[in-house]
Amino acid sequence: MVSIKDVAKHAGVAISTVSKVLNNYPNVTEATRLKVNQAIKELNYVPNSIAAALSSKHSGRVALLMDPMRQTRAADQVYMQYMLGALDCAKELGMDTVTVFFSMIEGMTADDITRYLRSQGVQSVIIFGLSQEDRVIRDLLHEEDFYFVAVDAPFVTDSITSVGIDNAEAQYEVAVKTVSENLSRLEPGHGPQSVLYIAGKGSSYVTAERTRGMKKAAEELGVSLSIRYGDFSESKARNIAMVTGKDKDIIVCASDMMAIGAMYALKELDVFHPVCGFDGITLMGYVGQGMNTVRQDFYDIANTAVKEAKRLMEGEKGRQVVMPHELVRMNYQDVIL
Amino acid sequence: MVSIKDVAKHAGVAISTVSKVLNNYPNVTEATRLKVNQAIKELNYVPNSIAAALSSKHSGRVALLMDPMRQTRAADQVYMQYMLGALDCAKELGMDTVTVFFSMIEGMTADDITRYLRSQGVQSVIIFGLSQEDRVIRDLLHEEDFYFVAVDAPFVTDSITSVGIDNAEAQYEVAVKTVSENLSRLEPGHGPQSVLYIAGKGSSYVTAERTRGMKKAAEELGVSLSIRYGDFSESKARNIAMVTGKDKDIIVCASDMMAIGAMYALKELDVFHPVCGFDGITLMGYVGQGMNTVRQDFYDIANTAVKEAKRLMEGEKGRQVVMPHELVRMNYQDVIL
DNA sequence: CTGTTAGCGCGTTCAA
DNA sequence: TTGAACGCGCTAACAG
Repeated sequence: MVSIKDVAKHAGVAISTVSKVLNNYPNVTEATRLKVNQAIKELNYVPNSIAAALSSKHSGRVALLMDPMRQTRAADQVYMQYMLGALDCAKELGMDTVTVFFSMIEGMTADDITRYLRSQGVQSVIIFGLSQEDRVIRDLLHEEDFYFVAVDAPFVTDSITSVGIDNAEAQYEVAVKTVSENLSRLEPGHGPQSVLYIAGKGSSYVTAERTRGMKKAAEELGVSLSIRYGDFSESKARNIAMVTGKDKDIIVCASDMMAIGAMYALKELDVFHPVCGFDGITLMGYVGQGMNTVRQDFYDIANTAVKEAKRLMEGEKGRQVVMPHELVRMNYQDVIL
Repeated sequence: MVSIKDVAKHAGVAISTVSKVLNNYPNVTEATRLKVNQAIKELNYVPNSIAAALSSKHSGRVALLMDPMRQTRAADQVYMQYMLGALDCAKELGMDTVTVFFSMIEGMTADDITRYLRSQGVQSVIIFGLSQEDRVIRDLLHEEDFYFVAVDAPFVTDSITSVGIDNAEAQYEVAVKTVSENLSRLEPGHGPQSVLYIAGKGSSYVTAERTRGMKKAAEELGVSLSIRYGDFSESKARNIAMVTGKDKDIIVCASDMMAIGAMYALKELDVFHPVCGFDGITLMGYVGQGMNTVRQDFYDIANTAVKEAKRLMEGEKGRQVVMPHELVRMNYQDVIL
């Protein structure tokens, strides 16, 4: 294995000089920089990130913390996009990553997790989809030793950056759109429309935000609104729609999976009402024939999260980053193209 | 950060003694072992795996190499299961992992990849879903410096272990089952049944195996068989079924996604024929109303792959591991329960 | 059986 | 601007 020593020898300089070139230190002559880079190329040298991490203390290592089991299985797509986005970006930026699923840290205290991450040389942590319940993770956020990027969670401090879409605005938009589209379907004299909103998990930040958006939409549109909590569960949403969906004009759901559950319920009840979702997963296209949904670009969000982690490690302070979203109509054609 | 030095001091022994206890060396008195473990517990010491990896050369680091983009997006579920299985098991066994997606090594030569993995301290590599096309990966397999576990690929040498189900047998079974179930639906005098087999990618190992199983089934059942290659693509399978599926009695597909494509084609043609798939992804349950499929436990396969990697690193020779499969019928009820 | 010592490959002072 | 020397936390000979 070719090491920094070989490069130094080959270039006729000292090891430390090579290191300086590698890490873009300012105090290196252009001439020697060229010499070193030349040697690096000729020897096909790739720095050993293990050694670098051990030696420097700002390893640039970032942990990706996620719980792909929590929601229904169709969340796979979301987390896969998260991972792709994060790993691609990290590779690009020369950062090492450690993937950590919740199942791996089950039963650990925040301190345990801190020690574990530390043992892996982790310097910053990206948390995907934290919910209020995660006491342990919330404790972890107070850990002074790490930088954090919280995806879809509202925390911002000097060492915590928050990344996500504007959930309230997005929910507002998709609700308004779906209701508007439905107006023409109503006979005159039908009276005000009624909307069933199947919200997510009561305790989660995104649920609060989306519910806020939904309420605003209902108010502006002058429609009556009933709210139920489906906990992001397909089957719970299905049951809710089964019981209270029949006499509603429209069902708005805080996740695609719940929209799918609601849709199947309506099918079983043998009635048709528009249903809209939130997320933009392809599964929507398979089961619904043209459902509105909010599309989040999870790949891009993860990308940004990694960049924000880097930014923190470079000494910048935490901030809030709002990612764009879009409204789409999913159907089978779109999915297989 | 509490290091091995602190533990040694606290226990009143030498650093190397602690190391020996940590790595289960034989030559340690039970008394000192206890002392050391006591100190470890009291200090909440967690070994720094970075330092261990740098120092020891058999880091136990395993790279997970996968291409979650290759197939259609519904492959997310498969790869997510792979990852969960692999990471859980690795954590359990105290092995570090590096997740590598193909997108990250795009354009690299086998040597480039070798250097990259080396720079990450990787000692063994698990390759998920290698196809004949991947010249680069196939070259990589000849690399002497790594141990390999190939999932769903037939390679076995002293340093390569192969893990996967018996594809021929599984395809045989699901074909026989589906054809048998369909027998009763035929009017007498219909003549021999005809089966359309939508195979995978011509160049892949699993495709060859599954096709072999299908041929055997057709022969034994006395049905006529047409074979087309859908390249594991939903839309290609859809087109194939569109053109040649109408007058067939049954369509057997080498993947669930192709089965879904075929099913949508039949729907569009407004005919019904049984379709069966292969993989056991939940999406099958959403779109088909009771489709047969072969179920592979991807979580378990990845679990085994990691254990096999460890086994190789412990000096054992490569071997072939055949995992069990099962036949299931997927429908919506099963999915949401 | 235990302790001393020399690296692993690199980042980082501090002199020169 | 460059280079020698030390140390990161740990493993692995070797010596005692």
